[in-house]
Amino acid sequence: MNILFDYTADLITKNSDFTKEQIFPNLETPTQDKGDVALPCFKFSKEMHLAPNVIAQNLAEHLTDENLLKIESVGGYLNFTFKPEFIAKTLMENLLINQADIDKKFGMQDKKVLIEHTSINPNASPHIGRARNALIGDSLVRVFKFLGWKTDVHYFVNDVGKQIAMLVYATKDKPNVTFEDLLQIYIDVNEESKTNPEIEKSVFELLHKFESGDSETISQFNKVVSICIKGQTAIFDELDIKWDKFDYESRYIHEHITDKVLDELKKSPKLFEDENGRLVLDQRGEDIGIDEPMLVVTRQDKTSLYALRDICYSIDKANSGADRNIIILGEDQKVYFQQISAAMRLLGAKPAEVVNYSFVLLPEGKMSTRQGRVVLLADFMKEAREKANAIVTEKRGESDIEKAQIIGYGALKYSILKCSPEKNVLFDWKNALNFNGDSSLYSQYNYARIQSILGKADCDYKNADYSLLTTNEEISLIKQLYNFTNMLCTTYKNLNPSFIANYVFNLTTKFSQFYSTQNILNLTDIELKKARLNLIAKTAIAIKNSLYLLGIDVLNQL
RNA sequence: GCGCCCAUAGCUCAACAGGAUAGAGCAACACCCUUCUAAGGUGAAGGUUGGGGGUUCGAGUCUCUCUGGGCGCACCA
Repeated sequence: MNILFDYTADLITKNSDFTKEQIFPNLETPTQDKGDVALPCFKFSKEMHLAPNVIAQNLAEHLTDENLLKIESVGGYLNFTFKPEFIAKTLMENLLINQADIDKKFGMQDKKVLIEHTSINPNASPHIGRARNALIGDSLVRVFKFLGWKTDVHYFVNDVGKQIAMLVYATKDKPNVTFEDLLQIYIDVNEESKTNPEIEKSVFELLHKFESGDSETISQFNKVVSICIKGQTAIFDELDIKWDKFDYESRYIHEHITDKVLDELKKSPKLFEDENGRLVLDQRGEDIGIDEPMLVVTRQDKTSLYALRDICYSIDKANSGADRNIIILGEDQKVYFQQISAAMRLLGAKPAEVVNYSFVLLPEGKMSTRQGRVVLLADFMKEAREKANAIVTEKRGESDIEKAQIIGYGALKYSILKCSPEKNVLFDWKNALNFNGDSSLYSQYNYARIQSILGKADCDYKNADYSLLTTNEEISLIKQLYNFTNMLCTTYKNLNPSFIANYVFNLTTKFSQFYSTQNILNLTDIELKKARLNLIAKTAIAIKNSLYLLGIDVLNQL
């Protein structure tokens, strides 16, 4: 994968008794400026009965290569420094930064991935914690697409349940209710139901009628759910987050799929009826992080609970024919997901791969929709647009809504995606919309700088002599450019988009340092000018593609 | 109480599979625009990687334990 490692391993193998299998996995990139490739010799020490520094020293003395500038044995490490012209030429000629090239290289065009993400309760406007789910999911969709996979993005609509029934109850006398009204209505009816037990009773009546197929109730539910889904998807649509399919939970009841799966479960001795008449799956002995795992799948009257519907849905996804089946879930669902997975295995189905993410916390504590202590995604987006537009106005002298939107939403996505999913994110307005330094705007800005230079270029730089790129800044930039493929693979392997954000910031920093120390357009050396133009053109592609993977757009001009 | 995850500079985050002197950004300080976009760049400053033990030639990374935070622990979705 790493061409320099490959070259170094060959070099060592040719000049010593080591095999490539011994050398290659041990090679690493040295810290700071100790060289281009390093070989720690500690692991060979025991077997060879020699001190690591002796091994390194011996190797150093016997290695020669025309492309080698310097080889040093330092404290048990063997450090290789190659001639910069060799590094530049080798890496630039082997860059993989275009989707088309990557498609060809990895050959994953026949593969298909199913990704389920977001699947919020359709009861109100999403808050920024739920947005984390959508942003991670959408970024992973883009990563798979970029690698040539066919993607199938699903949203599980939980249209059966007490929250929806409560909204149906609370809006029955309000014919013109809008999506924006629903959050307050939901909070109010929750509050009211604490003191008025009649509400709870009516809500369960509604739910019962819905489940048993009463057509008027079904249409009432559909109306509320439809308002929610439309409202939610409109918000996500603005962030360019889309789904291929919305799967409705109620389908599993109304089409009696739950009954069929229940019949399958009944064949297992693990399913039993408890003293209250509910059907329960005994999951003791499964690797589930609680003492006595039991999964209750039906109510007393044998109608399905959510867990059973979820099992049905999960089986559908597992049987969809996708090569990989991925779901993004909040950390609160960890144990529950293990239970669903165990139930699936019992039925001979393969559980999804899960990406868990931790919650977004507010300075005053955790978010709670019911208590109204939330930062809504819609509000975050509005603030992002306005703050970005204020900056655009300040810099350019006039406001530009479209630009502000791209910049603002970029900052929003970047601030959430740059954190590793397993970590809690502390949200505060000051840090969340950062437009300086480690931010999306930093990369967008430098992208625009490059476009500006390329627009002024007066020569064809398609064919360039890369061996002319020998300054420290050029080599650093080239190395980071070459890392694009590695970053993509790491993200894919770990299902963690934060690697992309790290990468693009690093890449942009290298470019910025190059830009501020070296000239391009006013060079008299035409060949060097062409080489540098070619370098920055490729840098722009890598920045654009990295930002694309995060769901962030670029601008040719800021 | 039990289980899983997290703890790194004042704040927000990095550190590929255990490798060398733990890196950035923000904030604060000092510089750099008659040069391709200063929405930038440079410098200095900032750390006993939450505490303690263990494994290893080598630990922020693995392990044990304690502390603090997040999440969960059948009849919600």
